[in-house]
Amino acid sequence: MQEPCVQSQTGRSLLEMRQLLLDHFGPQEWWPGETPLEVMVGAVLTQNTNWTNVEKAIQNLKAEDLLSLKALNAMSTQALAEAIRPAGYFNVKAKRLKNLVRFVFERYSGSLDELSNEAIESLRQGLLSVNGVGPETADSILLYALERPVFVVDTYTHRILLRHGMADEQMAYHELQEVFVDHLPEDLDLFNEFHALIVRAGKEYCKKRPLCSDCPLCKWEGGPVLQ
DNA sequence: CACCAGGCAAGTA
DNA sequence: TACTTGCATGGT
Repeated sequence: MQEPCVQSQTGRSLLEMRQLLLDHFGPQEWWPGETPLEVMVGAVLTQNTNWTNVEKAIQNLKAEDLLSLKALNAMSTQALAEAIRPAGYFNVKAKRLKNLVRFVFERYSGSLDELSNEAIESLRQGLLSVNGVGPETADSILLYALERPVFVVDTYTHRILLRHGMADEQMAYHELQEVFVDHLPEDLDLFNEFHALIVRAGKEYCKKRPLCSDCPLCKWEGGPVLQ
């Protein structure tokens, strides 16, 4: 059995790490041509769920013309659950989506444009107050739907930092986030692309079971270290 | 067959 | 506070 992709730690930066991933995978162009609402819905549906399953659920919503704030707000939770069934946890996620849509109506008159005018910190607090929206979902919405420079942390992020000696097992979400925020320029496109590259690398190489034969980070002599 | 996937909230001690 | 469990489909 192969060792986990832990490498030595000599003098590389997060920016170099991102460049390496970019050279290897190319631009990821995550969530490019979709509407903000579609991104928000996707952010909830993808909680602990493979993206291909999420796409099926979103296609169902589109096919029935249900992918609008108005339609989502009007329909029953049960009907919504049925439509998003392929995404898994459909009863829970139907409630979460209804909570999120209700939040947009109650605070912003059902207008994402109005919501977009909100300052980033109060917006994040508001999103987190919605039952079913945790830190990753909130930050995914801020970054990918609302184009705010917020770094998104997920299980892959934690795992990759762990394997490269840049984090420990019990670090909380905001601590992992600080690792990036404290060592990178605050840049929307950088945060967008870097997170997408981390997920790509995680999916292909940095799984729960060690499997690192071709991992670009693990072939990276020295491994990353914060500077 | 087992295991995993771009989390989160609620329950338990 | 610090674990544990439920939620569920679909792909490998």
